Amino acid sequence: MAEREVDRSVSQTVKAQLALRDQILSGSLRPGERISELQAVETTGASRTPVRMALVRLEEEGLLEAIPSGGFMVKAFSERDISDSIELRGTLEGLAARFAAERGVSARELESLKECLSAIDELLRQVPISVDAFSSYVTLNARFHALLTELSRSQPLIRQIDRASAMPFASPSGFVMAQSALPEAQQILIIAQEHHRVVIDAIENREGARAEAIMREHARLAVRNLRLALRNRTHLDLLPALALIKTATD
Amino acid sequence: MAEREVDRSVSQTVKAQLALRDQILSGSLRPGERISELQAVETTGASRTPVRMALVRLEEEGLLEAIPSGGFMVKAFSERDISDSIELRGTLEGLAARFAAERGVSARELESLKECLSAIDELLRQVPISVDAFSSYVTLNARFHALLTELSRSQPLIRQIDRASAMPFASPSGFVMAQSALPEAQQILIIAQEHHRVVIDAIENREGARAEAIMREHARLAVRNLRLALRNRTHLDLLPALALIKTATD
DNA sequence: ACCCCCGCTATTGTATACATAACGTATTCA
DNA sequence: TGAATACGTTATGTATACAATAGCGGGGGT
Repeated sequence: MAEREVDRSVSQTVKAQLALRDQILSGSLRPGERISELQAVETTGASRTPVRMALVRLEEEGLLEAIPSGGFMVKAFSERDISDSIELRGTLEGLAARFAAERGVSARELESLKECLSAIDELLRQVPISVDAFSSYVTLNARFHALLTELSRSQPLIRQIDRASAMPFASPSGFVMAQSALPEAQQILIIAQEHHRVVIDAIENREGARAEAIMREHARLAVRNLRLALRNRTHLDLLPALALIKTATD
Repeated sequence: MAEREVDRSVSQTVKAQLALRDQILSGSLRPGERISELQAVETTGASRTPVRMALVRLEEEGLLEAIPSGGFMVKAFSERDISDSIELRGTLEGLAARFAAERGVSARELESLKECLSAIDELLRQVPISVDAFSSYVTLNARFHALLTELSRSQPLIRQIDRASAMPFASPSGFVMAQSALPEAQQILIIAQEHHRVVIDAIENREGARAEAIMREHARLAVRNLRLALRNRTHLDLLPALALIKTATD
């Protein structure tokens, strides 16, 4: 069986992890469904050992759940799970912003943040915002949040924020997509950008409490938008990850 | 080789994970040290596959770090890493307390909390507190925090708090040990108990912001005590996990 | 006809064999 | 004498073989 081409540049474990995560988030694997290792071996091209390592990682990541009798299943999330995850991330990012403000940031770092801000400003000048401008927005927004997180200079906090962002829709970029279909999209983006502006100001002036408060508010906005977006489900069929939200319960 | 006794009641993976975590926390494995899989196989009695799964889990847990060239090493923590982790947990528990207050708790649940409170009150009545009373305190305190976390009724939040508690010294019980040697131990315990009392009151009266604030203060107290305890390092030789704190850097 | 029990199959948990890459050492050349 | 290269050893990453269990289906008994 020489057909199995092995790409040595990236480990089989990582490859399997990416492939499986993609399958979960894209809805190929439905929530509650048991994941067959053998099937995963076929779809990912890796052998059982790396597949199992990937499964363990995805479980720790929160996308899978261990079945008592053995194996893993795709986790299902309630709407509240998602909104809690967003608020959770907001709380953590709030702490990050406070740390950044209290511990101070270099002029260089502040500049990166402001560049990011300006770039988004540039995008928002277009009314209405175009589709690929929106895709740029998603990238820039993610970059802004990542930068802010880094500025906390707290390794444990950065780790936790990364973990919180692994939750579907709880990542800075993951969910913004869903908002694009909303009629209020333009206003939402403008308000979010104002939050970004204020948090920079707060950090610059070393106002820790203010920086924290505004990041929390930022997350509350996202939670509100999630609710809005879920009411407009018709617009959202383009988002397969929505299938992860169990509609029957909660 | 029939000498290898296999206990089927608990998986080899879990056994290896527990054994390795114990080795790390007890200082048998020093920070920065590369973990040899073969050595781990010998000390844990499991074979390489479950050992590797355990290593992956411990990495996700934050106790290990992947080495780019392969394998894992024991992670070293700065004093700031630890204090950040405590504050991080405090922030998360603050959110949990707020959720509990906002979402409401049943009379039965409130009663459990109060029972826990009373039991600790009972212990604190002794002056000075005895050694095994202190050990009971550690248990009860952990129970209190676990209960409070549960009351948030937020699965994602509970998960994150668990993860944050995996950090050495950041667990409710893990670090209290270190405080016992401090001369101020008695006062600290009394103040901490007052925090517990207030958070219950806040939850009962559905004062979310107050419940959150007091849990954060609770963590700040712990951070202050960590500093105190680390200055009194002589008292702390009984705590091997201290070896995880890198003294050279930061 | 329905229920229970036994056996089979499929899937997971575990062990180990194999390949590859990294690190250390020794030898040689400048 | 020092440095660089080549070789060997050892470790990890991967694949697969083996074992045991859980779930399922069929057959038999009541």
